[in-house]
Amino acid sequence: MGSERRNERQPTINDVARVAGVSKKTVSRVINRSPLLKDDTRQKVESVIAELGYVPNPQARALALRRNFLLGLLHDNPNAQTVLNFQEGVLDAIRDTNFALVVRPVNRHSPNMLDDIRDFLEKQRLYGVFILPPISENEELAALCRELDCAYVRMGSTQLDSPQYLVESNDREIVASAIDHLVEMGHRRIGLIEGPEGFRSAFERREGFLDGIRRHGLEYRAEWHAPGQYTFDSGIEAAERILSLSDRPSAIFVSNDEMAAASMHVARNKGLLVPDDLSIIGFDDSPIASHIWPPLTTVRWPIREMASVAAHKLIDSEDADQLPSRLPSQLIRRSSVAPPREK
Amino acid sequence: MGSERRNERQPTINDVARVAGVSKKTVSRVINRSPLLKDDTRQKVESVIAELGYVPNPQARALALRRNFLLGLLHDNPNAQTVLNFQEGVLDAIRDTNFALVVRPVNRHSPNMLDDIRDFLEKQRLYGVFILPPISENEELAALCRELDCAYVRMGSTQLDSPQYLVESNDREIVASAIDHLVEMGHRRIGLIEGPEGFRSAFERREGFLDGIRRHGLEYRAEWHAPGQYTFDSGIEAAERILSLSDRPSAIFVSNDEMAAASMHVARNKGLLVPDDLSIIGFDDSPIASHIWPPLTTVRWPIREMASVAAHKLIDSEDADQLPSRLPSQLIRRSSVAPPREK
DNA sequence: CACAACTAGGAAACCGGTGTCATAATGAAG
DNA sequence: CTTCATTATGACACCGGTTTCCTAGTTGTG
Repeated sequence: MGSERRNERQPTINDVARVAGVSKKTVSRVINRSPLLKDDTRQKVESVIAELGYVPNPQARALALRRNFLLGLLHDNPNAQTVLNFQEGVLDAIRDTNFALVVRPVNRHSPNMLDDIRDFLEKQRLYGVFILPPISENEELAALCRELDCAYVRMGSTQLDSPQYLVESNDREIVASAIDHLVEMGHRRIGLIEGPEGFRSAFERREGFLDGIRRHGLEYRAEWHAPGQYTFDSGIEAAERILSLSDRPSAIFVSNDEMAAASMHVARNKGLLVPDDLSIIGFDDSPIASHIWPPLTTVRWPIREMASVAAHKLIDSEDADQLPSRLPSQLIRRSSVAPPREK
Repeated sequence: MGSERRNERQPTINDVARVAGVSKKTVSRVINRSPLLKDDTRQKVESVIAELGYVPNPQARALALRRNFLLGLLHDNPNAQTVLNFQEGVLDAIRDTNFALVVRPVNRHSPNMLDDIRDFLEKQRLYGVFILPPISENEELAALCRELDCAYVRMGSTQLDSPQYLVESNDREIVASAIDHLVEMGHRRIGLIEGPEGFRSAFERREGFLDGIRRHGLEYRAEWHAPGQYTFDSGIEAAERILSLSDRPSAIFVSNDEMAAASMHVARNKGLLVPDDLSIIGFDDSPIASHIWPPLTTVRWPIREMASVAAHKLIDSEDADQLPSRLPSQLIRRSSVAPPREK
């Protein structure tokens, strides 16, 4: 044990072939599980492989096969926990394969984001890439991937592309059912803090909210509907606007957890008790949701599972269309929702 | 524009050589900026490269050079934001190089973590790896890297290895100066919530605390010192213990922000006002620190800069010893510290 | 027993770069 | 105008795998 192999050359396929007394093509057949090999040949080669500790050189394979085994992750950090969970989901899927995951944070506000990505894809010649929201909504980026013959999967909250290239969540439906939950608890006066314009997820969540209140015949009130930017600060502002009204809602759906946490602060500062005076539902199940008081009822995106499915779509692309494209989110019930107080 | 290059073969060095009317070795010299080339030859080749949109194949280069351009990140997710900031710091350093960053989350509680990592390193033949705390403290892991001839840099809070292989922060000193800050505000009764046993960072932060109270001649009280696990829940428990005392401290240093946020909840539940009745200082400057109320005074690890330095240590290893190994953290003063109330 | 049909394994070219070494072109010196 | 030193370029092998194609060996059939 220890550093026995230090400074020794890694054994190559030629070494294995020589020791086993076969040609290197035969060794290659063993590695690639070719069926037309006699069992004793296979076993002999396998034992030599084990003895020498031979591991195929991935770069040589990549060269010969004209494709490598690198998957890329393009993202613009909407939420650190989400990105990291995504990475772990991909790793779940590629563990025990030869694939590896290369990360590439980008800046969607930079004018040369596309050039940066082009440069990255050309230099690395990736097998395929995952594109996380919000940049998954960028059509020019998808076009770039197609141009460079780089497989891709877009993660999103709604149909952006054909199912083969997409893994999405059901934001609209789950938000509508979050509204159902509020109505079941007795709420009929429900407000909305929305995500930033231009974000598909913000749009879907708003539509889900509207679906929800429509199907229960609730009143839509423009003054209970405030825009936000998915940031804590924008949440403060939006909540201030809604909760300062004398005629305020008894519950609000907030389009992400950061803004929901901000809303709780505003409520507390105004002397409102959550959930007694105000029920709040967030979205994302980010760590903050369980670290604030009261713990936030929120929607959990099955990000890790989505990542695994996305990885399979890239790797086993022949049966990509048989994999699901839409994974269900889940309402996590904690303590920020209660029946409204009697008036 | 558009998908012009779709389905066309990527041009190779041979194509460039043929079109430019030179040998492929000459093209190779142009790419590698060899000094012994006539200017007009270089320009001619460069114009052909631009015209054809030639980009060298990284796998072929890797094979010929017997080394690739992949850096790996081994981590066990102590904090999503930290990991992501680290990734961005590395990207800052490798932008405009041919390097890419491969991520590998691992599980330090798994009995086969080392085997997993061995498998990963052998399969990918990385140029080098970054090891994040807490697994950067694992000596077997460092030994494994040496055995496999894989360069590495360990990130940490104290001397784990020779400077060439290390980038560290000054946890001990900065915590001591955080105590200075409390003392300047008038506190003399200061408690400690500690990190988990076995974590080097927890040890360093505790020592910094002790240094701090010693140099101001403050009383050390075992009952004001509670163990934690760096988790929110363990922070609740630890804070309960300290804040239930009738003779409790007027300030506490908490070894990370999650536990500091938990301490705030406990304080609030006990009717203690932060910072008036209790001052709190955290550590990490994680997002939660600015999203709780009052915003938390905490210590910011220069993680992004540390990542960049670490990347340079791996890539430009010849002058690795000239790069700094220790980067200073910074006390971020927000609103969770105030002078103690008069008694 | 001769001849196909099929099977297992090998030889050589190839993937797209880089290293080594030889050689052609250039310039300086005699 | 040779001759030698110096510089710029090319030919060819090589990195470590895979693919193509071919041969030798085995089995089945008339």
